[in-house]
Amino acid sequence: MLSKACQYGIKSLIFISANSIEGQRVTVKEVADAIDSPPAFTSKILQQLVAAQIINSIKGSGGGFDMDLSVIKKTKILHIVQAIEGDNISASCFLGLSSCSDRNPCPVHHFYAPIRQQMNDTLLNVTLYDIVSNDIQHPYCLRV
Amino acid sequence: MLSKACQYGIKSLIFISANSIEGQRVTVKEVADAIDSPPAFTSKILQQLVAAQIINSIKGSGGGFDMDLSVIKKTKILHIVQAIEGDNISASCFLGLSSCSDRNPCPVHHFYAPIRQQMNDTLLNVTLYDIVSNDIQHPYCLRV
DNA sequence: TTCATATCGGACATTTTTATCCAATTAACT
DNA sequence: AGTTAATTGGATAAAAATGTCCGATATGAA
Repeated sequence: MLSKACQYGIKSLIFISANSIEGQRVTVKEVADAIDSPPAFTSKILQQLVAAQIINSIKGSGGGFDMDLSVIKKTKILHIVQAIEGDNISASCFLGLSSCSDRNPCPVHHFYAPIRQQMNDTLLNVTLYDIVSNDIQHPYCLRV
Repeated sequence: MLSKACQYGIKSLIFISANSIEGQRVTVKEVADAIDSPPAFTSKILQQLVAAQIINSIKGSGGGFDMDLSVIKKTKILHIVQAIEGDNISASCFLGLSSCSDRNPCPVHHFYAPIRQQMNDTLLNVTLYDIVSNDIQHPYCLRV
């Protein structure tokens, strides 16, 4: 499963992107309230997303975070996971073996293959824009 | 992803079941050597599997662990995960929301649905016997 | 009976993940 | 200039996961 940090990150981006589409900039506090996460911890995660050039940060009074529409449209779930966890989860072996591959399969390799395939396809194809535009009714997509 | 404890548990069971089919009982040390895991930690995990009645333990000299063939044939991957992690990972929401469901979906719910479906199917259907009999060449299945 | 070899169980140690706090910096506004 | 509101970054704390140690217990065999 995803780490909490990663879940917070994805939730944050859904919230930020939905607001950015409406032309609204949001603060860490607003994000944390919206996604029900610890503010200081969330702040650290947003910093990682800034470093990964996924979101823009504006310091000082009236500042906060927002996203460019072009980035909302091209950022895949996989990019988010990589920005936060450093590596991608989807490609890895079910049993955690680094040597596992089609050529050198672990005992569950081919049972797990279809799942990994689905996972890779999804994480690599679904964008933030897909998520937000598909689900404008959901709380995370509410504007501030 | 699975916890290390869970990965060790599954690996252990593959090794123990493969040996049990050959009529061989194995010790913690042999298990830990075979799956490359810390012996004392592995011991704790085996205790959980004993408590869950998946493996048999025989104390004292000449003792060790083994499995009944009937259990090898009916134990699914899901049972192992539940025995070690307490709860199942496969049914849970991608974003970790406990309230998420088909009726009350999170923003990524329906993107993730096919993956969860595949995961559930696999964990609920694949048995230890399937794994071991499918992959008798793999190191984990080597006899002691 | 004694010895050797196992698991079992509890306490403890280490590492990683998650979470908090606070001072420094930045920028808008009056 | 001063105040206020925001991010940034560093230090620290707490919790969870992973890993270790050792004495107690059980059992087969000399």
